Amino acid sequence: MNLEFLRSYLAVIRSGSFNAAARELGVAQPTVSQHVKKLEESVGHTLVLRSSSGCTIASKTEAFVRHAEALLRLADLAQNALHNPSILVGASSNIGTYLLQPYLKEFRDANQSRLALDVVLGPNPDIARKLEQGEIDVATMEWWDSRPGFVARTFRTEPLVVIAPPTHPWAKRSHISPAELLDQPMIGGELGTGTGRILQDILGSNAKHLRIVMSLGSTEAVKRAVRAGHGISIVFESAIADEVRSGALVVVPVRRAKIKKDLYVIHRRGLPQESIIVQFANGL
Amino acid sequence: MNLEFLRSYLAVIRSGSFNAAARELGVAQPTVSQHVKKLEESVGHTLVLRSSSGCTIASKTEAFVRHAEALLRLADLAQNALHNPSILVGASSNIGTYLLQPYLKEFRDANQSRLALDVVLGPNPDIARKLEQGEIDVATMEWWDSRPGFVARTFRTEPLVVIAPPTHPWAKRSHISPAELLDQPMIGGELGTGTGRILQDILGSNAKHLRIVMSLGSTEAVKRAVRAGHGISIVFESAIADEVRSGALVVVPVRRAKIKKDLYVIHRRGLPQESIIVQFANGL
DNA sequence: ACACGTTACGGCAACCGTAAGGATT
DNA sequence: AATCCTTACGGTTGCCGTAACGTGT
Repeated sequence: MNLEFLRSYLAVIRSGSFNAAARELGVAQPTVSQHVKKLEESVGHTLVLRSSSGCTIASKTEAFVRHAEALLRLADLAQNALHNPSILVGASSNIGTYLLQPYLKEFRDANQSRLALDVVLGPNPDIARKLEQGEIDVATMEWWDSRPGFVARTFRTEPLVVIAPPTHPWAKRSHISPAELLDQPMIGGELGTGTGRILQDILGSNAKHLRIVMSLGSTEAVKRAVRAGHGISIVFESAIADEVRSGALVVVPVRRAKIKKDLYVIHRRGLPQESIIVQFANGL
Repeated sequence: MNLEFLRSYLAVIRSGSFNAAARELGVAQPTVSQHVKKLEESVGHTLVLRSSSGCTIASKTEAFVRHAEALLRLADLAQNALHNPSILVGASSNIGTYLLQPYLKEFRDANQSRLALDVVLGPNPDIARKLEQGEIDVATMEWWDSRPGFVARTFRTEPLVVIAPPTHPWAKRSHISPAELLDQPMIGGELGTGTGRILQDILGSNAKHLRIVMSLGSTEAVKRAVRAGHGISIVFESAIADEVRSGALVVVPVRRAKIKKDLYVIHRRGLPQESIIVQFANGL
């Protein structure tokens, strides 16, 4: 598939004429015919319905037009990407929302150059997929399964806390025992964040008796559910600083158990040390 | 820019070696050298840092790697698009959420063929941009500014209603006069939906005295804000059927004023009548 | 008859592979 | 010396433009 062919093809579709397309592109008209023909041969499908009074797209090839336009647009973007350097950071929603922001500001200030620094948030599995498919340059996540071709580093070990509404009986307790977690209805956070595994470390095989009464897509939603009295939950300590200060939520310490989660920063293997990506990852 | 060159380039980056890339692609090694060189010439930038012990990407070209991978992925998608026909429908959030769903089901049932029918929701201006740039095949929106190259049709005229919380003084009124709207704090919906223009039709130049106390991104958020007593609002009648039935919101009729909004379906000009897009648009 | 797209064909550039040439370890 | 990438070069292919050829209005 040749991008010039696509350009001719789209010009024909837009203008409705091989002739007009040729003028628009500044080539001879038979060249456009040839381009479209070659393109049709390469995809094995008729793309343009020829007619003396205006050419149209063939039925069921609507999606191809869309993709072709996206391809040319993306080719332009790729060119620009070299003149306006940018990196795309993927982050699990929790990390991106509560932990990454100060570092982003710091990193951007340190690289005072006009570096575009974009962040995409999403569920951990989505971020992992995006990294693997090259949609993002570097990822910060709550787990990593050491896939080949990538370098992962624990950049932080973040404490987790049990939260409850201030009206909860536990609010007056100085601490609880791990086993007591099994008695309470619990709100689960976003799936695939590895919190289940951490609870297994503390509770052993009893973990399967946890009563997860609902599972919500974001920590903000979890916090609201806990405040509404639906149950307790376990979240990043840094995610509930405001609510604890205002008294909307209380933290319940768990005896003899430091609940914490390792956070990973991951990028492709084989990047040079000077790479902005490596600098971003190492600076975390 | 040549897709084969990109393929060689990415193979070099992945494997860290021109030799390995050549083996992987089943071509001679100098060919890969040539590909990378040509690519670098075409973009005017060194892309690969050569070294006897593993090649790496050049600094500040991280974004180019990402784009290159996206390009090849998209080229594959374009191919598949011909074998698995699909159309992408863009819809303003309101329409997509409250009005489009029944028709989507109906249309999909009518075209029992395995047609992929995807919908992207978004603010009206975003949808318009996506349509213009060919990211979507057909759009349903709350306005249309008759841009050239597109066909628009009013597919529906949808009534709007004034909503208030059941505790509001208006809840007991049989109707209000248009001028009374100026006295009440009002919650604005998503920007760019054309509701402002409609209020101007009713209120004339007084519309500028409306007290829009907050503007929220979605009708769901607007409904919650009204229920919480932040003010009144104007929304699609069909968006609040549930809340009216349950008594969570009340509808306040406006005397001598039919508030309604024309809804448009838009697609590229020059599609054949048999096109699935045209069928979708005409069936609405 | 005219306008439009297709086919035919020749010149030229681009591409690929083989072989030889540096550079680094 | 071995490995790796680059350069050089010839054969082949592919691409573009001109010109001639169908076809539908």
